[in-house]
Amino acid sequence: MENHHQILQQPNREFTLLRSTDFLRQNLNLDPPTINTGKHVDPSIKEVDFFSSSSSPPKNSDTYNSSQEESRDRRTNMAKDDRSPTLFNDQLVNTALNLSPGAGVSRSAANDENLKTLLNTLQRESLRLQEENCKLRSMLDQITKNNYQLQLFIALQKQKQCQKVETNSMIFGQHLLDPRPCTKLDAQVASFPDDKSGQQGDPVEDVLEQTSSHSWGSSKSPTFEKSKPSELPFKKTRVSVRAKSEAPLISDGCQWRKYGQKIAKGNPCPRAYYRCTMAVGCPVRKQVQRCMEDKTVLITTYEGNHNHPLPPSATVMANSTSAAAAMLLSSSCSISNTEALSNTVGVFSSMPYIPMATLSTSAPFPTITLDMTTNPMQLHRETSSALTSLLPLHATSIPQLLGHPVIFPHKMPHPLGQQQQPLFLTETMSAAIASNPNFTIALAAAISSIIGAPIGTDGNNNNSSNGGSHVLPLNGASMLPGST
DNA sequence: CGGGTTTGACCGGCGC
DNA sequence: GCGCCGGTCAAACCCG
Repeated sequence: MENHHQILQQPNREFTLLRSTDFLRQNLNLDPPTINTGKHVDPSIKEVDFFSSSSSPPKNSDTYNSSQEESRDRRTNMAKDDRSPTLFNDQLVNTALNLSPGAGVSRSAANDENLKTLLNTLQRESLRLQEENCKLRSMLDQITKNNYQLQLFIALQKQKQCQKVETNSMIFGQHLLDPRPCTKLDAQVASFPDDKSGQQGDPVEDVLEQTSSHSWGSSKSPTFEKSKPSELPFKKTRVSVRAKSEAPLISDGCQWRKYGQKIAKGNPCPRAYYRCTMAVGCPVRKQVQRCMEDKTVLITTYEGNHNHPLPPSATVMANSTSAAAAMLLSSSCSISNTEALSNTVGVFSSMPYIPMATLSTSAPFPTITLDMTTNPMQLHRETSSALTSLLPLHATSIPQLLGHPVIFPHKMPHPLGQQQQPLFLTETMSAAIASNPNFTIALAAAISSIIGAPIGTDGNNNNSSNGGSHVLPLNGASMLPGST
């Protein structure tokens, strides 16, 4: 990005081009990772140099003029937003009127008149630049949206490829997945290029909606089989939360009715089965069981998505589990594929507030597990700052969210048997998630970065305690190219 | 009395 | 085919 630091010199004028990141932040008031649209922006968008693209401002398609516009725009906003008189005064000093105090020229009345005229001109210019600034903001919004859509498109293409592979497997009598939702996804992929201009909703959220309008679908539960065939899930996925809690349940904002209890093999602690009762026919269920090794750890496994409006306190948790499930689906289709794995790691690398995430594609259902029970490692300073802006947690809870490795097993048998590694979430974390919608936004954005986060394969991917698991530092915001 | 919980029975999948 | 196991059902029970 050396070219972003180039200095253009002209007679009486000096232009210093900021790095595009600085430019965006200063002119658009971007407090990363959010922008004025309220949606999370992938860190990879930092280097948006749309001035050199074909989508430059319509008035100035010329690169040089664009640079001028950028420089003037920056100066104006620097003076306005940062209230830093330096640049603006410099400009005044270096105008063509030769008002430099070093010239030793006394200010005559004529010069005062010229100065007033100049100020008026500058004021008008400032207004014009403000308008242009607004246009640029709109452009950035559009670019951000396009970036989302592009990433979604790539993700869906990968999903499509996965489905093709699985279809081939089906031909050879191997594992078969329900192809119906794939058709729906394909349809969206096909319609995507034509849909980009008029699309109103967030594409990531659209995907989450698709991946979440389903679940549990037990053949024995006709009540929960009322969804149309086109809305059936392409995979059953589960999202688990493992939290240290003495309470029998973690509060997630939903109303649950217990419908059964079992003593699962290998764990003397009973497993309770709950069903969402906030709406008739809501397919969401959860299992709650204490960990055998540590009975203070409560394992809550969610499956399905709500078919009814949720209170704010429950929306985040529900959307988060849905997003995690969608992320699992988009990344686990070929979990043994190195590229897919890298992409998956990239997702979690952009989610510094999830201490440990475990993907398990083993039977019966693919499960994504978040481990929040382990002790925190030292906080990455910038990550901590970003997290603080996202999650207004209690100070004591923040360290629990950071600095943990990510483990991605290809096949990770549970030490107790066929059970899968549970998801982990501290009670504090679950409460924080339930109380802060930014988590959902950030998670959705992280999903959108599945493709956009090229990860260098860590050479030390083997976790001794997890066999073929892939372990990467989750504090991985610092691992992502372009992030600091 | 209504809603939630408990608990034994039942069902289907899966491995042997 | 049989048994094991996870998941669900539903009657009985409990509680406010």
